[in-house]
Amino acid sequence: MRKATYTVKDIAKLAQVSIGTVDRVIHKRGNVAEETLEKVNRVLNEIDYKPNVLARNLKRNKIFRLAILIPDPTIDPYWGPCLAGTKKAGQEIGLYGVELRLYVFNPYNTKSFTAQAQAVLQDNPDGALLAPLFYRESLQFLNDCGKAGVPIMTFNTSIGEGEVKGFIGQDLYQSGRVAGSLFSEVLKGGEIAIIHFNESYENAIHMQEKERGFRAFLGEPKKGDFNLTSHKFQSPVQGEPGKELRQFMKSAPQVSGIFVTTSQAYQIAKLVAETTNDVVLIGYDLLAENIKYLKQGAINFLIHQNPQTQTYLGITHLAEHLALQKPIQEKKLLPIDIVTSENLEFYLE
Amino acid sequence: MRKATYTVKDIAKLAQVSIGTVDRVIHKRGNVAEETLEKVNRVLNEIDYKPNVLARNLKRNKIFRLAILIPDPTIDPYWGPCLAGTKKAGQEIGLYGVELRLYVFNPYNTKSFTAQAQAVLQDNPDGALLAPLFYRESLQFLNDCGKAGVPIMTFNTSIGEGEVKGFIGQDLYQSGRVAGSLFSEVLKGGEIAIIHFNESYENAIHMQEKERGFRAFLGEPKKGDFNLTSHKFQSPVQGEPGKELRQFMKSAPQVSGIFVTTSQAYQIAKLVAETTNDVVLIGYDLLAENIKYLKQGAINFLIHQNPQTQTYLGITHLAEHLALQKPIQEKKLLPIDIVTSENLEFYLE
DNA sequence: CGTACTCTTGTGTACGTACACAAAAGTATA
DNA sequence: TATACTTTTGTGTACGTACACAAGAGTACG
Repeated sequence: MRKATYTVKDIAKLAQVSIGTVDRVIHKRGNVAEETLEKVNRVLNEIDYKPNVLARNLKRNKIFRLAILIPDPTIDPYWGPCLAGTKKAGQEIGLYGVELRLYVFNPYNTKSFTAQAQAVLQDNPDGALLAPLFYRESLQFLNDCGKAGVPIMTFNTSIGEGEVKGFIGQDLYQSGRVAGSLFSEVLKGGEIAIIHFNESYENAIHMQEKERGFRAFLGEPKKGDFNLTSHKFQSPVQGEPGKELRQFMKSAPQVSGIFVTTSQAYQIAKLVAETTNDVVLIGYDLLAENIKYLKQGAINFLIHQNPQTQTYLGITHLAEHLALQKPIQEKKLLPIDIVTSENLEFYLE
Repeated sequence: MRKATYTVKDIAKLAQVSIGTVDRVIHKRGNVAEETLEKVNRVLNEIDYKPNVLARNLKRNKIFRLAILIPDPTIDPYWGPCLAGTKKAGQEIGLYGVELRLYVFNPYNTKSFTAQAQAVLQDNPDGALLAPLFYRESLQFLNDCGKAGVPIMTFNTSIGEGEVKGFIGQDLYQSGRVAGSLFSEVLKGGEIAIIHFNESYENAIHMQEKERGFRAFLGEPKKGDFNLTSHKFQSPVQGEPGKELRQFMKSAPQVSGIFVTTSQAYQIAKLVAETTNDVVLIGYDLLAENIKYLKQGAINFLIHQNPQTQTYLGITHLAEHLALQKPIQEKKLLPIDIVTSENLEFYLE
């Protein structure tokens, strides 16, 4: 007669020992006679013992602190949704005694990152979630955390090495392919310009991977007769599109599609809207500016990288790892959501 | 000096009463002198008392049983992912002492539904999740549950009335608009056939709502010059597309787009693939058959209704309502995911 | 045979909540 | 003032786990 859930008490009774002994066996704390050990293990093998997480955590009664290290959303609005994700996760895991602390750094300033990373280590948290923008510095931080025994997860940007416990983000190569597939649906052929903004900025790998996927897809047979060109621009920190960009848009009337590999598609859209050009424009991320042009029709599709969910999942994963000692999933790839003006609202939330 | 979390013990000390009295106040169990009541309430208003859910549930130590009432996936494969969603949710909430029991009914047979609904009531669960295919019968069941005090949520199909506590699904009208927006991106104009399969089947409302959204979107100015026609077919239970359908596809070479409002787009795709027609085809749901044609290119886009997540969320919502007495969200609309061959893999799992 | 020691096992208590029950305080009646 | 009764308050215990500590069993040696 099997029960649904067994307790240490049940096991003790079955093995005819005390619950203290059972506990020692379960936690491998030694000091158990060979014979007794076997007796208990036999019972443990028979039944499927699952410790009651509620009781376990109640007993432990520890408050875990998680550090969230991300770029300042007031400097790069791409990171704005991370705050919402953090907040949502915070409410949820607060019940289980996990607290969050946010550390923001300037995404254009390496020093700012290292300073905040130092601050994190100083505060000695029980876990950390990191957006590893700067490769070298992030690697250093990961190793420091590893030494300090702080489990750490990364999101948004994958960093292949270091003491990372898990990654949450998107397959960038594949996301380039998705963009390609959209162009091949909408256009039969023609010139498509691939535009990178601020490639000197840390996330060059992002753009390269996307371009690689994009070109790979459209290079396949039967996807259309496309001519692909790549271009790099600096986005002005504020306001109007730069001169070079304006120049380019004027001098390239034959372009029938534009693929922007960053969240700055609105820069292009602004110019497109001015000239009533009917170029097909695909970009990334649900920034307010992008959304505006998506609704106007100047942007045809946006690909949603979902930083909010990335943050949310990263935090809850870490929290459950600490509180319920769930294993950390090594790699979690989020869907590459295709957004039009009509399904937009559901991704905003 | 404020603490992060207060316990009843803390409150008792602050109010200079025993924890038993605090408990009575918190749970409004009466038998507390006016004066004492005020003393405790004053403390409660000062601090933000959040009962420890772990301890609360540990004490309660009740196993909640949830009933899941869905159509038989072996009869309509659309419901297959619900099993995966159920399983995933089951693992998660099992830790909190919530058990699931599945009840499947024949989606083509009202009697089968009422029989299973009866079975659910017989088993007297602590909560229920329902796919309310049959309107009248579902309403009856909802009311029965209401009388029996069983909290119930619905998913997939919205049922505006009855004793429902919450709904999880998609905005069908809007999903029709999404399909419309995709056609307007890919085609400039021409004839688009809207095809309903098995409209006699219970989910006629689904199809009508989708068509309404679809027509509304494409009827707007500047969306293109489209000519929309509606058609109804029966899908054969097994195997080859029906004669009428074959007839239709032959006799309508001028059709440049087809919108299938159900999960049977593969029926059309099969015929399209035979004739190497280059009609634009958009349908619903990631059935194995649909996926096959999506990859081949015979289907251009699929709209993902995500029954797996619908089930998963419904169950976890109910479980958290029971175990952690979280309020049930009245209406949760999932994103209307646009799926191509390139982002497909991330929606599968 | 007693002492000192190790090895092994069992008991008690805490975590925070919820509730049963006992105890105390207050009120009414003889 | 004693008695019976109601109202109010406090204490004890359970949920299941984890760990400190006490107790018991066994061995070695003077």
